[in-house]
Amino acid sequence: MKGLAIVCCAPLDAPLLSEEETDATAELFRALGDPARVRIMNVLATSDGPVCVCNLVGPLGLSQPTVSHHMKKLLEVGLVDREQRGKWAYFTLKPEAARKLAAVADLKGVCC
Amino acid sequence: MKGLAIVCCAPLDAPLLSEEETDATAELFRALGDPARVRIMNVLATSDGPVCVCNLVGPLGLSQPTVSHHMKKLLEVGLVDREQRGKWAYFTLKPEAARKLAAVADLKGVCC
DNA sequence: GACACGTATCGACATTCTTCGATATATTGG
DNA sequence: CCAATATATCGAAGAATGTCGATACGTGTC
Repeated sequence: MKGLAIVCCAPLDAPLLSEEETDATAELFRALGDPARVRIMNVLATSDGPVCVCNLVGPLGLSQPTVSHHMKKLLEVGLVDREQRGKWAYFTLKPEAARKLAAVADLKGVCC
Repeated sequence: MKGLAIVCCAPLDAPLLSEEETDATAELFRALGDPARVRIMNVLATSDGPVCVCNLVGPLGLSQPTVSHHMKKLLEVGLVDREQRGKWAYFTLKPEAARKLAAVADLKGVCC
């Protein structure tokens, strides 16, 4: 992978996807293809400010290493940002990523 | 799973996702989380009419059983429709699914 | 420096997924 | 009815994934 999935991905209805765009787009969707990560994205999207790992372990019902693992996946594709505050790691949705994701998944131009 | 993922899924920025909505949303994204299926969706989105399996095997570079397997996944989540025409199976994007997918992935209200 | 605490990484295990060849099913044509 | 063709299903092999406990790393505190 040459760069972040969120950077290299392309809309599903784009004229002709390159192999790199295809792989990046699949990687982006795969990052969202797990219930734990869907819930994490939901928490981030509905929270006013940043959210730290310690605020996710309880609600998700998963161990701390597992939550860290999921956060790393979301980081790797570029959907979230990480900020260290003392011993806590705070995560936020990346606005550009939100825009790109919406564009990639938008097939409405094809049918409606 | 109570129903089709595309029916049960919910926007990532919805106030509070139920477990069923979370699972359905993850299943929907996971269906798009494979390069072969991304390319299939891209072909369907950029084709005027329905596309049959025989039109996909060559371009995808995959065996016929593997293409059938991917089409079944896309069918199961409700992203595509299947129509039998003689011995050929034709697939099309479902317009409602395209609308729902765009809504589920739309996080722009959160940030922009 | 020693300790406590939050987070990340590692190693292992079970599960799921992707892929294929072989085969079954269904439809058309002779 | 039989052969040919398109698609689906089955079974298996290999890879990838999710999860955890144990442990390492960083940061703040005493």
